[in-house]
Amino acid sequence: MADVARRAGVSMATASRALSDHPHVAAGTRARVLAAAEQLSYVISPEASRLAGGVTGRVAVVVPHISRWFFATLLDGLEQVLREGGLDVLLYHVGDAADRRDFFQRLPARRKVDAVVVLGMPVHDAERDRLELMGVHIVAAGGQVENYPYVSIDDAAAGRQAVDHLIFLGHRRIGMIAAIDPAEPGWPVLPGRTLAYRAALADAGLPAGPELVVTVPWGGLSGADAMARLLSLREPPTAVYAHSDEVALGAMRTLRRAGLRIPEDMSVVGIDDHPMAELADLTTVAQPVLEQGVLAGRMLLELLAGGSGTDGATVPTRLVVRGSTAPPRR
Amino acid sequence: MADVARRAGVSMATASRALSDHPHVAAGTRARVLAAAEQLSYVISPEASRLAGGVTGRVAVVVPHISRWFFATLLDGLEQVLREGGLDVLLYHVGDAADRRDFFQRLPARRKVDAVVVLGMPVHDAERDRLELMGVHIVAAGGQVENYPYVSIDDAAAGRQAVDHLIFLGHRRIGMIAAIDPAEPGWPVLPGRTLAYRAALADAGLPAGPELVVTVPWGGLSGADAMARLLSLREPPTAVYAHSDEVALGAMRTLRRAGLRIPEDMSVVGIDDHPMAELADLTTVAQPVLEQGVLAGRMLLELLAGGSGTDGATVPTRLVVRGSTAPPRR
DNA sequence: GCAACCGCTGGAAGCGTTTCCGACTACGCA
DNA sequence: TGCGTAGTCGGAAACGCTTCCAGCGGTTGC
Repeated sequence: MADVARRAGVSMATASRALSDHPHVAAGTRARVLAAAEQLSYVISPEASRLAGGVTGRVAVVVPHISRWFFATLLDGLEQVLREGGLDVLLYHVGDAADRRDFFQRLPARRKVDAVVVLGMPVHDAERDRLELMGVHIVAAGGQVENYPYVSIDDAAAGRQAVDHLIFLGHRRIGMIAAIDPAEPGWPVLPGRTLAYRAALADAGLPAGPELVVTVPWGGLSGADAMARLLSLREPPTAVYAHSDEVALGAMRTLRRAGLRIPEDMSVVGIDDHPMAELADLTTVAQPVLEQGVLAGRMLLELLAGGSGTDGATVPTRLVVRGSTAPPRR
Repeated sequence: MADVARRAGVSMATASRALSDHPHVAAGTRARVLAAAEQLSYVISPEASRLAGGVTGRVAVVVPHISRWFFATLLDGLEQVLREGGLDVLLYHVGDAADRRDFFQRLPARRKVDAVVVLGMPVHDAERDRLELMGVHIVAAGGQVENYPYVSIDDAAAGRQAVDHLIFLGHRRIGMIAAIDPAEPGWPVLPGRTLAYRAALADAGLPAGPELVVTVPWGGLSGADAMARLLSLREPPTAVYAHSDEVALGAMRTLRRAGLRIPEDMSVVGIDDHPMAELADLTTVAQPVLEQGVLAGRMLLELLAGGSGTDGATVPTRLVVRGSTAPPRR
């Protein structure tokens, strides 16, 4: 910066002010400084800048299972907005519970970021307290979290759309493949999607035998296994509601291999509207994933700008009817 | 840190050395310093540390199309290794040509990182010159880039495995669906995969009519369109080689909708071994994606540790035969 | 027995900014 | 004409750490 100041014929103090857009700098002076910086292709040192009391300009994004479409797409939207807002994205992939503990243990103390965005997972109270204690903002996207700014879908409503669709088609015996996160054993994942199932059946006066619900770790192959289990029932369902499209796609493989036709012999509905759902003609409940990332980014920007921010936003889902659902044969 | 030093009864110099694991510190002294730090729950300020030390402890990762499985998985592997190596990942998503130009023009990562990893895309010469301006290490993964340490597959070999498989099964009329990056119009994407096709056909003395090759922007729906075009030929192929699994899956949808059976009426083979390939019973050429990210990470770590690093690594691919390929009917 | 040496430690000079505080200029007003 | 004031600008002190260099006592080599 000394070079820039010298070249512009001003002191370092003035150069600093000009570069960081402070008031009390004459327009002409500012222009000269910026020109000099440009010519020298000067870039400020974030370390020094932060050390001297500024902010880091960095945001930590915590994401589990980054290679999955849902999380990667969320990240896509978020990164876009934050980049436009002049913030850098520091990526933290917490694959399992240990990673997670590790992250919340050290990151806040390290003072590396101004804010944390948690993607697609709930945040425990203790973790939230820890973050707030360190004075960093926190925003969540893609997973229902309370007590602080978040953006997500209404899982119960989404599940309801899926199951109600099956009921409307005339199905009376509907199975559910519930997915749980293998990295968070015992953690109630997407309880809304499960509750929706029970509520919809109850409202329609349909039986909900426990044998109709299969719970498996998240994933396509798990979905395949789960479907096999449902097929092994004495009286299999005529339709299946899967917690996610990946799981549903797995279920479809089992059906295909068993020689059953979709939707004639079995209807299948998922949630998410994964790109593959379109290719597989899977009926699903679409949620705007990219948009959730974008919204979370905007929320954070507002928060960092001093705004109070909204409490949270729930984005709407919608049923997308494709070829995997139809009335039951009988 | 001054507090810690005082409490431990040493100077700041010694405290610094003890905390950063330097040699030339007596074991007892180190223990005392660490204990003091522990009691005061002291954490080092990364900014100050870096300002004084000269390194940032951060790595920029440049990735296009992050929501696609391939890139996200590459990132997954890379992040894992870098995090273990104590480095933070600064994510730069260059979605389209504009982003890309912007990135290389402004070099937003300048002064912020010790190294740059470019994932899954070739770097033009001009861009490379810009990168070198940053004066940091550069590593590429998942896309062949020369002049740099890189890790990728041999696209020509992979393509060869796919096409040779079809030829071996007895197919004489083989179509190709070539994918190009919509964000990089006119850029020769994956030329190896195209060359492999021509070479394999030539070696087997098979015709390679230009009508058998359809080039579309990357994506499942594009694959579906491409397949439709192949089916509209007076004499359609009996097998199709797609540049990627997503494209192949799209092609399969068209076949399914047309009432054609796979593999009886048409064999389909892809490249990548996308998780969905397994669910769709798609024969493909698998490439170790996560591993490429991991390897690139290790390479970088070695480079940063002062090692000379290897020039590059090519990881092997292997044919995975599933249910989408079989000998032609006639 | 003396010098060279070694392992450990402390003092202090940066690292590149931001920002407080004081100074200087040019003006408006009495 | 003299003085207060607003608008600018420069000097210099942090910010919290790393590391060079020198000093210290004690050990080794000849």
